[in-house]
Amino acid sequence: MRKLAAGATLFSADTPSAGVYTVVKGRVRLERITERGKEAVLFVAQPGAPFAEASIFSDVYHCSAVAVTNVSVNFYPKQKLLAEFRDNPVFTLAYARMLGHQLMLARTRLERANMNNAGERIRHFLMLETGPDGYSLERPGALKELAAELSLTPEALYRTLTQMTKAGEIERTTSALHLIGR
Amino acid sequence: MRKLAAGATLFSADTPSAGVYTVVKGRVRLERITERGKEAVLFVAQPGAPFAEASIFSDVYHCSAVAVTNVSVNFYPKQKLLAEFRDNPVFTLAYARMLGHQLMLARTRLERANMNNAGERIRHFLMLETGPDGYSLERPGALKELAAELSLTPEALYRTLTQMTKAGEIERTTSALHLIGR
DNA sequence: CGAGTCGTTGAACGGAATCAATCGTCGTGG
DNA sequence: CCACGACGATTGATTCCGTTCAACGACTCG
Repeated sequence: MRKLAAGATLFSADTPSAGVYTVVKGRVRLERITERGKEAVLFVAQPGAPFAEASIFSDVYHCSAVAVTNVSVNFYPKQKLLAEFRDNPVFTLAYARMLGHQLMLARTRLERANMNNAGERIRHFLMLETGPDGYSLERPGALKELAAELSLTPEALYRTLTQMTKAGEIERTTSALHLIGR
Repeated sequence: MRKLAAGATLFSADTPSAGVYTVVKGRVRLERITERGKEAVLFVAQPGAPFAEASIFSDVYHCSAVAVTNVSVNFYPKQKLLAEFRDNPVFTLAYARMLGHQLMLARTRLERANMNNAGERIRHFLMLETGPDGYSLERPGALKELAAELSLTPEALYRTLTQMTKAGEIERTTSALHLIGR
């Protein structure tokens, strides 16, 4: 477990890769600097997400990681992981399964991001990110967080939610969202 | 090795997964159909790219695959892959490496999709999806394809490209796009 | 109690989608 | 060979919707 202040660099592109991380708290920005000196954001890791997972297979990091906020991360040293890969095929398969799962998650998010309509995105989110019991979502964080996840402004989210509530598509309590029917 | 005509469906979402594919020739579009009957492109597999990689760990496909052009694909039956995983740890590791690479690609696309501005998306695409030689892009398909990849309407893409050309940000030839400086 | 922040609503703005028309090219069939 | 149709590329006009700026009430926390 490591803690870093906002703005700190975890690792830089083209430096030897030391291991793999997961975010515990805060956000980490993965970026690449082009030869022309311009930075391109590859990905912003949210809590729970692993990052630099693929660096385990590379000698150097292919991008840089910068703490956006104060962050806590778990660090898994490369040597230990590689040793585990050598000795434990089951672990290797589990790692591959994890990568496959992350890939599916990323593609689901990608699908949602490609919707250019707030209501559709919210519905998509509720249908997929909620328990199979009902289409309900206990939201631990603020609605603002949800808005960021959906890549909407809070205002757009609020408006669309009230609109959907009026239309009877969802129900709202103080702590949860519930998708109705279908 | 299998060959399919343009428009043919390789597999549909929620049908039992039979195996994994790679594109040899042509392009395959991975998509999901939303409730409204609208299709969302998850990504377009170019020659050399694998797809349905994660379905190996799943009972059913989570998206549909449609041939954009006439295509040739390699098919790897699920049973054989799973047997190989059991017997050959090196192969398992190589598979994990491939998944990690695909994950990186997906996250890059996700980052791009979250940009709500056509010019930014195009620039991001050109900065990352082009060879390191120059920021140029040979485009095998039509601009329409690029528009779909960027989740823009063809019109928006055309307009923004001419706008960027006028501003001197890019150069266009009949077969390529070239990002200029910085 | 005051400061800060979330949630909410209003108004104006901007940019992409949509609808529509034209031009050019390519392939197909008469 | 040429007419025709199909489709990509392009441009124009309009609409729609999310963003932005702004204001206010509710709540928590020091």
